[in-house]
Amino acid sequence: MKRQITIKDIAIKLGMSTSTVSRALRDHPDISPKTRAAVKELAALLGYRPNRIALNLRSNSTRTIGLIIPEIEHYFFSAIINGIEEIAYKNDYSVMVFQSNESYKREVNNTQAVLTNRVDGVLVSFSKETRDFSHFQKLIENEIPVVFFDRVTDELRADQVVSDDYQGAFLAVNHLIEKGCRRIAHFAAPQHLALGKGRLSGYHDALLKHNIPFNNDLIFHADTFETSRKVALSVLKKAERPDGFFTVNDMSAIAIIKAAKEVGLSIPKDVKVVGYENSKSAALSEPELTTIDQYGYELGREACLMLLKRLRENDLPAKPEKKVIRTKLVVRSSA
Amino acid sequence: MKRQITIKDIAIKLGMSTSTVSRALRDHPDISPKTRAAVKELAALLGYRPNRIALNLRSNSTRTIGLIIPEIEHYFFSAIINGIEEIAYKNDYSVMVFQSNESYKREVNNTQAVLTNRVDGVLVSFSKETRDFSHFQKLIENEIPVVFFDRVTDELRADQVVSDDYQGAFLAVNHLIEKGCRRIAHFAAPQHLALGKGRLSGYHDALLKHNIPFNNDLIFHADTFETSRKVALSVLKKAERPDGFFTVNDMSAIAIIKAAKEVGLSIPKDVKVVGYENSKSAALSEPELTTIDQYGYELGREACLMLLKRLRENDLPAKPEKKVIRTKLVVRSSA
DNA sequence: AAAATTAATGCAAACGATTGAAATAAACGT
DNA sequence: ACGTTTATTTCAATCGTTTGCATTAATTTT
Repeated sequence: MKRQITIKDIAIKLGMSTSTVSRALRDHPDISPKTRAAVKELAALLGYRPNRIALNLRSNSTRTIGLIIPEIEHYFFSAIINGIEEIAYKNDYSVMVFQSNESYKREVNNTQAVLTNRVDGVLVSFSKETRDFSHFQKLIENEIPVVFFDRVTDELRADQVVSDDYQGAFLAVNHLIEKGCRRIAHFAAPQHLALGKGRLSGYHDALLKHNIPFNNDLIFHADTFETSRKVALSVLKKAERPDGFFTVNDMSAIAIIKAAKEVGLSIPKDVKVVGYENSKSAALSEPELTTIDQYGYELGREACLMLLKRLRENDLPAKPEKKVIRTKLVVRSSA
Repeated sequence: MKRQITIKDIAIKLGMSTSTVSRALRDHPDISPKTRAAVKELAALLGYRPNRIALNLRSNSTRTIGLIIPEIEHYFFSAIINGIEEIAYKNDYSVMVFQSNESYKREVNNTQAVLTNRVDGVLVSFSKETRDFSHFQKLIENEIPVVFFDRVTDELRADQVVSDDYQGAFLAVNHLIEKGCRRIAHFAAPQHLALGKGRLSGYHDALLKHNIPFNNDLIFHADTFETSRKVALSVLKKAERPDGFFTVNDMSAIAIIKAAKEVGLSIPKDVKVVGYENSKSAALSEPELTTIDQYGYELGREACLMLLKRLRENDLPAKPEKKVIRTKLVVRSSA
């Protein structure tokens, strides 16, 4: 980088001290209008811009927030990042992005990186592998505000922003039942994630409401396209096949639709499917997918707003806040 | 943030000067093994980590790269970010993300932000609105290495990493012709983007190779789902409708497939479609979309590698480099 | 034993900005 | 005319680290 203009350059050229220049630029009342004008003029002429690094060092803050996220290449997360960046931008913060790639080890590295980069606060959605949270605990011990979103834990004293998984699942399963389904399979997320538990519980309670017995044989662990396809193929071939599916994400749902077609079943006539996420793909599948909108963009915004609030208050949460983002049933043709 | 352990803390506790501590930590040969061990032990015990901001100030570098991108919420770009972050991570750089949201004004702001944050280098894919490049010129004048990717311009002396748009388009159109198409429409990107021109030219030359006359009436400007749907609906209703479509991205292609179905045409029998991008949605559409894989992940990696190379060499490109990433035809069922 | 060499450590400036306190200069009251 | 305000400006320390040079202590050479 080219040598940048400093306050000292201006001071020398104008034959005054750096303090005067500094004060003039920030409209300190002690400075006479004449010198203030002179300083500002020269500063503009030379294209002076304050050195943020020096400011960072002095203020011990970077106006930067760290974002630790499993993978960007996933519609839901990219929608969240979009929301986060939006709020950060409006508040003159910058966002540093770190991907864990669903790897615990890498996530631990990410927390180190976030520490060495001295970010002011951190937004985290942890990896599927993560069971131990001491690396995040270390952030908290360093009094760096941390807000967890989507993938959260109660083991740490930290704010949370989550989608209303219970409500979303309830809406989805209730819809399937109202459309006539009685044997509803659930393709579930890992149960160590709160969202996995929440959705299962929403599924459970929707059945309960309609007096349909809960059957554990209808719960499958499948949260990727490939495994969902395989599981669906085997399940759909059985005599007692489900007449409805509620999945953890849209990819799984679309995999089921594909599998159903493959074995000659018609959707939504023979089998009904409700996904989760409302990704771009949901509107493109054939038939178009009924799904739960998670408002990823809004979730990102709220998470960032909560973090900024903590940064402003400059306190660690005595009692952590938990914000729940509504969900919405988007009815299309698959159920 | 909690007050962090500094070199001074260690120095005082050990009754020595900060210089000695600093040198001990960096294994300077002048330091005796005994004091070195003592320093390192205490540093580890106290959990000392060097203050990156202070280092930044001294070295005048931040080990951070700025990324200016139209929108994250788009498969191609998120794949690119993934590749960029991967390389940055491996080389101990951090990535700051700035979205332009396809807005010229915001993009100008992004370049300011990148400047005040004193990033070491910048990766840019500019917005559709951008016709004037003086904001990027300012970066270059400040001798900040800039690498453009995907959306590039020859107006600036800067490195470029692009997808082989000509080849991709040629492959796509050639495929359509070999499958029997003779009236091939092209849903094109804005022609002020180099990628728009490149693809049009690939389209043109593929026709030429098979002695099919170029017909300007078959070129449409449509690069979103909605406009593509509308254009396709009107075009497909005409008597002289195209028998093949080559689009600028997968969304447009899927819009055409939907429109074709709507007017009762069968794919690929009546109309064949080739998209561009190989997004996740491409594999999910019905029929599955034949498309051009752009290797977004690889493109991101290469762009980042090129930037890091410049940073290492610490020179501005006397002659800018241009790296072209191959493309691949992915044949599925739509053509 | 004095001089010269080597080893180990400390001093102080620097990176760019801010800021409390001190200093200077101008203006005022009596 | 002289002390007292008031207005402006400068000094110097600070943020945390690195590093050229000086310093001190220990060791070797003659």
